[in-house]
Amino acid sequence: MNLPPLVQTFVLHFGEMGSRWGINRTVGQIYALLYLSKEPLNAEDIVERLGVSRSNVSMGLKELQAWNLVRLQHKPGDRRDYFSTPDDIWQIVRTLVEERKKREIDPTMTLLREVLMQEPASTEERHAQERMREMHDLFELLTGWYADVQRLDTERLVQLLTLGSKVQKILEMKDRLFVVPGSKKSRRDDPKDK
Amino acid sequence: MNLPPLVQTFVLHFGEMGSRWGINRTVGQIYALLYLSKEPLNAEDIVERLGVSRSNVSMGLKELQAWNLVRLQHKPGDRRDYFSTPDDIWQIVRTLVEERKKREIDPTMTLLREVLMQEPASTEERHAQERMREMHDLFELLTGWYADVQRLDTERLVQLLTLGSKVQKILEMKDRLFVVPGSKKSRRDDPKDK
DNA sequence: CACATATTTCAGAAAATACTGAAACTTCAG
DNA sequence: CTGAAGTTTCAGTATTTTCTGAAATATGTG
Repeated sequence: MNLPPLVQTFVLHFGEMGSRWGINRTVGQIYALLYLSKEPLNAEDIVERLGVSRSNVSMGLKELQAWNLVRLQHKPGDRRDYFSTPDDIWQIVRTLVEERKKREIDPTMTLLREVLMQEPASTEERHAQERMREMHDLFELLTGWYADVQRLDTERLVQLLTLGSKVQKILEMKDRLFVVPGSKKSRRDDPKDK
Repeated sequence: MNLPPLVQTFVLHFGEMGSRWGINRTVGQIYALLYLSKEPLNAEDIVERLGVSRSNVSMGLKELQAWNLVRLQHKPGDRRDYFSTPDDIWQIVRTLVEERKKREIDPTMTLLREVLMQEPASTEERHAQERMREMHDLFELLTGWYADVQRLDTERLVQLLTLGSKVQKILEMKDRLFVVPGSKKSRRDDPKDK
């Protein structure tokens, strides 16, 4: 591995972190490298800097492309593929969340919906279904929230996040100003709320 | 594997999902089983239902305990260990986020802080540091937001999530109502905002 | 304390995943 | 069409991870 110490530390860390995330070490390292690099890199650059095989880099880049995490581009008069990450880190976050949702939440939701359609054949199944419904509703709430804030432009999003729970204060203020008549309680409430 | 079909579907799915999450199949399956089960289960119950070895279950339970994801309890006159998941799914979410933060974000933040202290030895390192600072600031914003909303009780949290970006509307309204004089812009703004 | 029950540990087998080098394929310039 | 440059694929190997059975350890009970 042939990198400035500062960069190497980060690249190595990301490689290890990758494992906890279900992506392999090389993929993590490639991504970290591209993230830190000012200029787009071609496959050979990556091979040199990380000291892994050309084919491994090829596979890694393919995976990163499948995740939409890297951008492929060309330099005039050079037919090699160059790769980079978006300059805007918020774009990266958005892509990451989007892709993870697609791979992890969506299939789970499909399965939950299917299972929830079925007729429980026992008390045990009935209870299991109830638990699955809770999970389904939770995911729905969470993805709904995400779909919603995801549309905000970055500035407003940051504003919202910075505010955090202080929003709550404003909400209360609003409630006091405009008394909402009988805000409907449709969802059956879970009594246990520790 | 000896489970009602409906439960089996879910358990199997979670097992597979586990792989994408850096936890192994058995751990995923054990957790899914406990999540769906009305009654706490002991290790032998789990062995029977999942059809894996006793030692594998022991390891799996140990890992789930390390994650704080299962609760250990005892039945009177029975010295076996029984395991269950919290009834409140929001408690589960909180634990999950907490633990992932502890294992993934915190070590990364430590590393970022260390690296940001160092003196860059080249333009390349300078740029890399700049990128790391962006990541650092991003994580700080995100964890700050989380630390904040995490304190809300579940009802208010749900309220907030349900509202989503509509909060924005209320914020604008507030701004119009109470014109804040010279709202200080402490945080240095990133010019690129695509 | 001895015996039964319950749990954990651990070395090695089995399975899954990552990685490599060589070959195959693609694209483009001349 | 040919060959050079670039990229991907793939079969085999290496590495890592998961899983098991057997042994060790712990925790009661009579």
